[in-house]
Formats: sequence, structure tokens, C-alpha cells
Amino acid sequence: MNIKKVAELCNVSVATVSRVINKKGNVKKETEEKILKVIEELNYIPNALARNLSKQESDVIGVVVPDVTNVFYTEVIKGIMESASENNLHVIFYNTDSDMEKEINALKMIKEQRLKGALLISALKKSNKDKKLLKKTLETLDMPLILINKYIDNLPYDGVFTDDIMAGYLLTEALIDNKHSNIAILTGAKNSIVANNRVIGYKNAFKDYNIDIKNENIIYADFNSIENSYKIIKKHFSNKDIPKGIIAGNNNITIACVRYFNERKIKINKDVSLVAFDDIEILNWLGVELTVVSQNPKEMGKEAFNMLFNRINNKSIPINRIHVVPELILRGSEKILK
Amino acid sequence: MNIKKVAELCNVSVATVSRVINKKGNVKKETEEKILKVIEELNYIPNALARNLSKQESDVIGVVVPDVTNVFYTEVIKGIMESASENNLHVIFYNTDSDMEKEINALKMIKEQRLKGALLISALKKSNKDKKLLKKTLETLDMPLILINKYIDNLPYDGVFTDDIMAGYLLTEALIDNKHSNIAILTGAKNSIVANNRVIGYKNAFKDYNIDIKNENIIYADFNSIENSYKIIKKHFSNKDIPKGIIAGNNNITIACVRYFNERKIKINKDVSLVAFDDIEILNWLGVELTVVSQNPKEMGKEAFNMLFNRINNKSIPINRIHVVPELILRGSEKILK
DNA sequence: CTGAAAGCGCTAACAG
DNA sequence: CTGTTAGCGCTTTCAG
Repeated sequence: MNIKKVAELCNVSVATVSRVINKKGNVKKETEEKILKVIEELNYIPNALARNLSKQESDVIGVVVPDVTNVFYTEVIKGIMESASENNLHVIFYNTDSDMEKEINALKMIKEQRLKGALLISALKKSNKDKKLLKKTLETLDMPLILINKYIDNLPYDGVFTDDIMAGYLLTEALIDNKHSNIAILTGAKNSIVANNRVIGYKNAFKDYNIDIKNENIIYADFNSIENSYKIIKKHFSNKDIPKGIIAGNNNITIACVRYFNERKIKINKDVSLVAFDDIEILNWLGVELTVVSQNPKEMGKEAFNMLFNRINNKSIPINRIHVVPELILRGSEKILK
Repeated sequence: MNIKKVAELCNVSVATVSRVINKKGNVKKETEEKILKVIEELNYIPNALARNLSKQESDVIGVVVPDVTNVFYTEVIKGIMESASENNLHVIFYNTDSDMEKEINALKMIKEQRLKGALLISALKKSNKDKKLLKKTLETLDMPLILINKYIDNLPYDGVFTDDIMAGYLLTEALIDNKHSNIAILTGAKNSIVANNRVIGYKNAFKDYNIDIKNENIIYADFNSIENSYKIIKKHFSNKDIPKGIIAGNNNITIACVRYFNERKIKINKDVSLVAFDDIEILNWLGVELTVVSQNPKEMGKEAFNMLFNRINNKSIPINRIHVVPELILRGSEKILK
């Protein structure tokens, strides 16, 4: 079934059928009604492939994500999907497992599919080699692209980012405000840009409040794995006094941390104050109500989609970078109760 | 940049270029090398739209899911994506929020895009109207389609399903084996097919063990919402003795239930035995180690993809329906310790 | 208001 | 081993 058959059955030309499908007007009421009726009867659905090829553009966007099972990304994804569907756009997802090779490959596939645009949550680490490769791929991509979460310098793309430095600062300050001075931060891997920015915020707060920083209090766990983070935390704190203030660097690390504290019978508000990046709904449901800094992932997704939409519709607008203001949600876990 | 330009630059015809792109052979080594070099230099990437239109088939499959933030589906999705990427297929996702209208719309869009096939996790409830509509949509879809999780009778589709009746039976039996006879099941909405099957398994076990079923022990909560389930549970159990045995009907209900027990200081293994459908990783990490029945969602995703792949490659193989055998994982929460 | 026809970029049958 | 050419199904310009 195709447009030609419909045209024949209606005794009109394909052009006319095309006009009514695309609501272009300039069609007599009667003919339009006749065509609509035949389309309905035949269950005819236009071929998007052909339309896209003809129009030289597709109605699909691509989204590249490190891990579709991580609740943070999951929320971003939901935001993107909602907005995309409101705008009749389809979404192809690529999961990279935080692997740069897969990420670059996904980008190439997006190019190959001639998608309308792309959203990228890069897994780029502090690696010059990967950075160069990514930049090169991005350059040849030649399509509207929005960066989410991971800022990459010297690249002319819009993006919506979290202000990790500020977030780190806020959490640290929340602890300092509660008389803490011995504060450990459990952040992501050493080569992770986000992990390092969070530490910078932490350090800035220490400087502003004239407190000395102890290097042993900066612990590099693993953003991508509860299990690995758990091992690192356990190893680091064995046979050691645990600092009274703890900052967990992301959702996975928080869970690892809560688990470790449970095991060692370390109580929040009594033995330790725990604050964290990312607001994990389940933890709240389970009564582990932590003071957190939240980045509103779903809103980030929607925001990123809007940026892409604007960029698609007007390639010449100036580059726009939004830094989402992290929201400090105080739930009491930053205190030690007497 | 297109195949014609590449051909011109190489002084060959488009056919030859096409041959080397698609590794069809029958090209002299030298010419092949020359073409490959030019492609590389020009960063030429073939237009998948055109290829697909020409070949009358696309390299994209569609996946329709009720909720991309639900950990169960998230695992299914990951399984699908892994397998798809291994087979160089792209995946468009549609989120339905368990809304049949959105589901049917997603199916129509899949048709419009002329995708290679589709995987459907339907949100169909016990509604004749919706069922008819879905069947009609599916009939006109005319492409390989695999059902996941939700069996729909009288429909000629392959599928991978959970054996919810058996799963319900296993959990109930685990409690009965531990001297429980007063057992409540917190299942999904009354019109949910899965919810009802789980209850059937529950009832079957009661019959087999000659125990009387109390209607008040079958509680219809909400598969799709922790919050709603929590409210229902709270309301139902207020001013009542809580049965010693509890079966939570899915991951969301389990969390609501654990929350409620925490609040009322009801202790598992002491006041109550709690067993559940779905294995939630986070709960285990947090030390809430429940006896569960698991359906291996990631494997289900991979299995479903394989089925789709087979169906795409051979439309005439007989219909294949896999019922994943639910795995009972005993972790001790089915007991009351003295 | 309508139709004819050129093209979108690629594949594949056919001819050589 | 290589080239010519007819589509794939649709949009869009141009002419009427």
C-alpha cells in the first residue's frame, strides 16, 4: 500500500494525496474528504522512510546514555521521552556502559541514520586521547547536538549541566554549618571530571571556612558500581576511625555507604552525619532520609530536549549553556543529635 | 556528500562504491582500496534512510514499554539493547505510562516508521474495549512482533512471559512450608491480568494444602505506584491485626510494604514473614534480604530480542511462546524465628 | 485547486 | 570485475 495506489483509487494525482496527508491546504473539500475516507478504509499509513528521504530530514532524535538502569539517567530519559512525544519526535537510545568506544560508535550510527539531532551524556574521562577522538567525531557529526551533564571545553555545543562545584560546596557547607570539620568525601574515579568538580567544591568550602583539608579524606570510589564502591569504602575505612561528616558522591556510592554503615552499626545522626549527591526516591521510602543536593534529572532531560528543539529550528542562535542550580534539600542527616 | 560524489572522485560508478560499502565482493583490490581511502578522507557515511527505502526494510526495531523508570523494565530494556547492538540494530523506545491510548499510538508510529519489528510490553488490563482496539491495531501492524510479559490470548504472536501463576504458587508455598496459614497477598489493581494470575497461584496453593482462603487477605494495591500502594496498605491494615505471612505483588508494592512495616515497627522474621515478587538489588544492598521470586528481566529482554530476530529472518516458523520459569530465591524472610 | 515530473541517496538486476 | 538504469515512496516545484 502506498500513496500511488491511494491516488489511483481516488482518481487524483499523488501530489493531491500528499497535500491532504500533510495538511497543506489548496485542496477542494470534496476531494479531501474522499481521499481521507479511502486512507481510513485502507488503513494506509505513509512511509516515513520515504518522506524523510525526500525531505532530507528525519523525525527521530538520538540519545546516548551511559547506563539505562541508573536511576539518575532513567529520570533524564523520562523527561526527554515526554517532551519528544509531545513534539511527535521519535527517540533512538544508545547505551554506552560508560565506554568511550561505544559512545563514539553510537555517534557514528546517529550520523548514519541521519537523525534530526542528538543528546549526549558523555562518559568522557580526563583522557586526552579520548577527548581528541570525541571531538573529531563530533565535528564530523554535523548535526544539532546538546550535551547533558558533562561539559566538554572548547566545543561549540549547547548543553545543560549540573554545577558540580557548587553542589559540592553546598553539601560541605551544610556539614560545616553543623560544626563538622572532619569531613570525608567519597567521590567517583580519579579520572572522572564530575568527580573532580565535586571535590573542588568541597575544597573551596574548606578554604572559605579556613579549615585544613586532609588528603586521606578524599576517597575515590566508583560512580558506576555499588559493589565496587562498597569494596573501596570498606577497604578504606577498615581499622580507621570514620570521620564524623561524610559526603557520598552519587547515588551508587550513597547506597554502598548506607550498606557499610548498616553493617558496622554506624548510626546517622549519632555516629556520623551523611549527606549525598542525588536524591534517591527509594531511600526516602525506606526511611533513610538524607540531606541531598538534587539536580532534578527529569527537568534536565526536558530542558535538554527544548534546547535541541530550538537548535534544530534555528541553527544560528548563539550557544546556550545552562547550569542547573543544585537544590540543597535539608532532611536532618547533616546533624549530630545529642 | 553522497555515494555519487564518492563515485565521481574515484572515477567509478555508484554501483561499485555500493559494492564495497556493502562488502559484496566482485571488486578489484585496487579499486576497493581507492574507494575505501576516499570514503575515509571524506568522512563519508552512507545515508541509512536511502538504503532502507531502497531495500524496503529498516535496521531499527521499536520497543514499547509502560515505564522506563521502573527497575524491572529497565533491566528488560538493558537486555534488549545489548542484544540489539550486537546485531547492529537500532532501538526506538516508546513510553506509555501504562496508558492504552499511548500504547496504541506508539504501535501506529512504529508502523509509520516501517521498523523491522517490535517488542511490546503491553499495559492491557481486563478491558474488552481496549483489547479489541489493541487487536485491531496489531492486525494492521503487519510486522514481526513479540509480546513480553503480558500474554494476550487468541493472538498469533511469539512471546516471552512470566509464569505468574506458578510464581504466586511458589511464594505462597514457601510461606505455607513455614507453618503459615494466615497469608495476605498484596497484588496489583483488580483489572490487571498479571495481578490476577499471581492471585490464582496463591489460591491454588491454598487449595492444594487444604487451607481456607479469606477474602480480606487478598488486597488490591497498585503495581505502578509506591505511593498509592502505600496508602492502600496503610488504609487496609489500620486497626487490624496484620497476617503473619505477607506476599508483596511487585517491586513497588514491596517497597511500600517495607516502608509501612518500618513505620509500625513490624519486624520481618519476628512479627511477620515477607516474601515478594521481583528481586530488587537495592533492597539487598540495604540489608532487607527478602525471599523472592525472580523472573530474570534482563534475560527476558535478550530472549525476546532473539525471538524477534528469528521471526524477522523466517516469518514462517511456528509460533513460539516461552514461559520463563520463575526462580524462587530463599533468603530466610519466609520464616518466623523464635 | 490539480497534475506531471524531477529528485532525495541508495540497491540490485541486468548487460557487458 | 564494472557500469547503466530502474526503482523504493514520498515531497515539491512548476505549469496550468
